[in-house]
Amino acid sequence: MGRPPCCDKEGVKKGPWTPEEDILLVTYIQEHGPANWRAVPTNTGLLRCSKSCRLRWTNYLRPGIRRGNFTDQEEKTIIHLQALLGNRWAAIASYLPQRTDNDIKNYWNTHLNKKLKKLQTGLEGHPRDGFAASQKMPRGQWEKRLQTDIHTAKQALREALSPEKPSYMSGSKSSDVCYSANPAQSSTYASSTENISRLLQGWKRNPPKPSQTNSVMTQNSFNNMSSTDSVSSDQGTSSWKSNDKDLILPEAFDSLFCFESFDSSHSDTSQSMSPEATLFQAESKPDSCAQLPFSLLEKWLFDEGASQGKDFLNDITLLDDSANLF
DNA sequence: AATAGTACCAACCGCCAAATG
DNA sequence: ACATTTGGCGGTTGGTACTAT
Repeated sequence: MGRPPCCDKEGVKKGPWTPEEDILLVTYIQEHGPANWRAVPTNTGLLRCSKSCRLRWTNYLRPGIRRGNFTDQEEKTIIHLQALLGNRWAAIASYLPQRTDNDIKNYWNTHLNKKLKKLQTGLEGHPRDGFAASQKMPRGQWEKRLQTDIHTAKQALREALSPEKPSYMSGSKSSDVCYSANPAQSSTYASSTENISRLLQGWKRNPPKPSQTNSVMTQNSFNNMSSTDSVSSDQGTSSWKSNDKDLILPEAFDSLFCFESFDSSHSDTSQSMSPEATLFQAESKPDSCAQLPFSLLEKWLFDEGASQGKDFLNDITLLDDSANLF
């Protein structure tokens, strides 16, 4: 037989969490760390299933979560990554450690999707180029176009990965940088959980050693580490101050993902957020964030390329060459 | 002020791969 | 090797807040 069931299906509470439940959950995780969700309902007395506990923690209670309005930078990052990765919200969220996949997904569904549709219909009369227009191309033509764009992107990628030009590290204004050193400073943290966040202060000051039985770093563990580790280090923000002079020009991706309309009023930030810049922020982040393996990125790109056709494989493998520049 | 329509988002659902007994 | 559960993910929904009439 397999494992015992995590919780009885009967008597499991559903619906919104109460502050009392939140405190119970946070107190437990404060002591034991965010692991072994199966044991959480039993040990806390919560009438919730383990899944619900995990979800509540990862999407709402976990320290370092930033709530409230998305910045232009974040918006652009999401748009670019969505175009690159598709609806892989967890993957996208791994590049915005302060945002949850659920948050990003919601934001996409409620804001960005509509925005893009609007843009798409606006462009229908002028199918010059761009992602929206390319979707209307015949498949073969579209793939050809995409191949060309990937080739152009490769060059930008090489530049970005060049040691002489650590420009991919720049791009975020310190004010809206996603990797704020102290999440508690965020004024947008849900007011309804202020009591919880006070509890979390103690947890952050003295975080438990999570029992990392899994050698693979999951998104959540990555997020947890980045959020907690960064607390003790003020490199978090300072390392990510923008230096617009050294930016990689995103022309390659402007042609691949044509979002000029979003950038019109923020020309400086539009330049500062090429997909590489976004993607490699995580790579070049010090400490915990640098732990995001490059192979993961390769895999995503590889998968994306494979789904478009094997012709892209050659292009994608060139990413390996780029990686070797490290 | 009351009502209807819309937007937002927390939480649930179902599926899948990995883990485990 | 197999059966079963866990953990993780993306899609969807229901309740609530907000806005327009």
